[in-house]
Amino acid sequence: MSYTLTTPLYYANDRAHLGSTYTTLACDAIARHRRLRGKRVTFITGCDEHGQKIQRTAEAAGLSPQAHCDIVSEGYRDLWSRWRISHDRFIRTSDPRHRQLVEQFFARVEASGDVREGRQQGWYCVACEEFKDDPHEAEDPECPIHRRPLEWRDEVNLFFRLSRYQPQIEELIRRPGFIAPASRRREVENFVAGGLRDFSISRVDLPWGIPVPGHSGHTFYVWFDALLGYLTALLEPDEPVQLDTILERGWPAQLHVIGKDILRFHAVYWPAMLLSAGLPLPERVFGHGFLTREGQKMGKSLGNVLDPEVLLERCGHDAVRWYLLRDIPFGDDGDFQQQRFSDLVNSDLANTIGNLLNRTSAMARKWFAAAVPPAAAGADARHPLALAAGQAAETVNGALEALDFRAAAEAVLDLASTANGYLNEQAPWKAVKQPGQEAAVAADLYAVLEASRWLAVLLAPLLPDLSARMLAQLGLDCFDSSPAGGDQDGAWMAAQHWGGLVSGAPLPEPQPVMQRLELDAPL
RNA sequence: GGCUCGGUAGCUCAGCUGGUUAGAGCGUGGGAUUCAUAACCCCAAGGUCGGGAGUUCAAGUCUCCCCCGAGCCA
Repeated sequence: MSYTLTTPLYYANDRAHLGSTYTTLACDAIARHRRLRGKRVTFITGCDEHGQKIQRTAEAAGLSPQAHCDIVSEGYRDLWSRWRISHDRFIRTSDPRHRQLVEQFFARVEASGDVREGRQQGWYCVACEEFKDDPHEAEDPECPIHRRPLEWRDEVNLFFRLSRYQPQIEELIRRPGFIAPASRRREVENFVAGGLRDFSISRVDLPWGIPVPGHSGHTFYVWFDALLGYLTALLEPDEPVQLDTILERGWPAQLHVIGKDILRFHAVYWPAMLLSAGLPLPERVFGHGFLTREGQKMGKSLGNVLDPEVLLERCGHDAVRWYLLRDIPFGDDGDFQQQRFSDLVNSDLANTIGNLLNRTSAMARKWFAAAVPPAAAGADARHPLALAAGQAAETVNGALEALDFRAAAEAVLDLASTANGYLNEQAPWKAVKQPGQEAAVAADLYAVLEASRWLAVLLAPLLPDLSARMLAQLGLDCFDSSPAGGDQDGAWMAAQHWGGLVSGAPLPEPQPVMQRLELDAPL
């Protein structure tokens, strides 16, 4: 069973920001979860590198577009590697192999009769790479998004006959689950209901782009070639570029995760292009929301941009992943609040989860020769904590299948609270002082340690680092959800079995698995 | 201007087809405890459910109007 998912191919105009990091982290959690469940995953990310905007940015920096893109895409690569993103592929649309694929794809679209010439006149925003609807006679119109002057264009372009695909697209977006979250569907429906218009797929006099075969002077419109990056990415790096090969390499994708702003490209234009080329359609397009900071839009002009590098350095993988995945309903807009960030990380991760493991392991070591205590009734599958753990696992798995990170995180937290409560009720630190209670104390500690093991197991897709540290604290190996390792042997699923801890196994000296966050200055 | 989605405790949000004193977590205050990362556990305070009108025996939950925020389209 194979599972292909993609982040957007990030536009190589500028360095990565927190928004792309958020998207990528979310995809990483999904990819890891699917791998842990035994699926063969192809997790694709990369950079979209063509277009006039990049050409101009490069010029302004005194660089060739290629050199500029080399730097920016290397920045992304580096950032993802430091965030330990587990992508299988990193595609760059300036890769010569990509050009070959685009040419093949275009040939099919042209053979389908879906390419025509047309004159395109209007006001153009270079930042959006889009024609705007401002009237011809408008004077000095501005792009409402970028607040930059629009440029008048009058050119003969190639058009893709999107209008021919009206019925198919209507049917597609009606399909439950194709557009997610469901709340975004209506927006696309309205757009489609307004009637699909052919859209331009080439530009003239734009050297930084892929030349359109047979139409000299034309290069492909960035969006046309960018979307095709998902396909190029699937090919093995050393195999010949053959469009049909993708069908054996994981196409169609199960999931495109994108920002809500580019939903239309992915839910309307992209499927139509694929139909035209005779290729199957992706299963789902998920448009997530945007992040603000303390209620304000992040932007250079406001000077309130949260730099993912800084965040990583000062707070670490687990804290940031936890906050973003646990506190922001995936799909909705979210607000990054520093106070809440550290409150949640400290309360959930350090106090509730980390301290549970720490206190339990300290007791076990102290009273049971630095080892996992004799299990006895603690290993019984009907133990209250066993039931709670089973419940939590079911919720986590279901929630992650549904891309509901928040519900998954809450289920983990619930289990930790239950275990903490259990410990306080049983109060082994009192019982241990009474004669004849040793077996009961051992069973209780075993059960709580086992519950902690489950916490670590269930956290593996969400917070692989913390999961690994917890498992190490329990004297266990961590799970490999990386592209290389994968988890074909089902170790993760197998670990979801009550009684996995072996009595008598040595417990390492406890060290806090999660440091509290003390943020004295603003991030 | 048209349409869509939101506006529920300081913060993030639950509240299904209208029905007992509006819920959870975090934060705050108090208590208990000492195994533990000033952690865990228990308790409490805090809301005229954006505003107004209406329907109903009964509305956070339905209808209309208005205000605020986000977005799509024009």
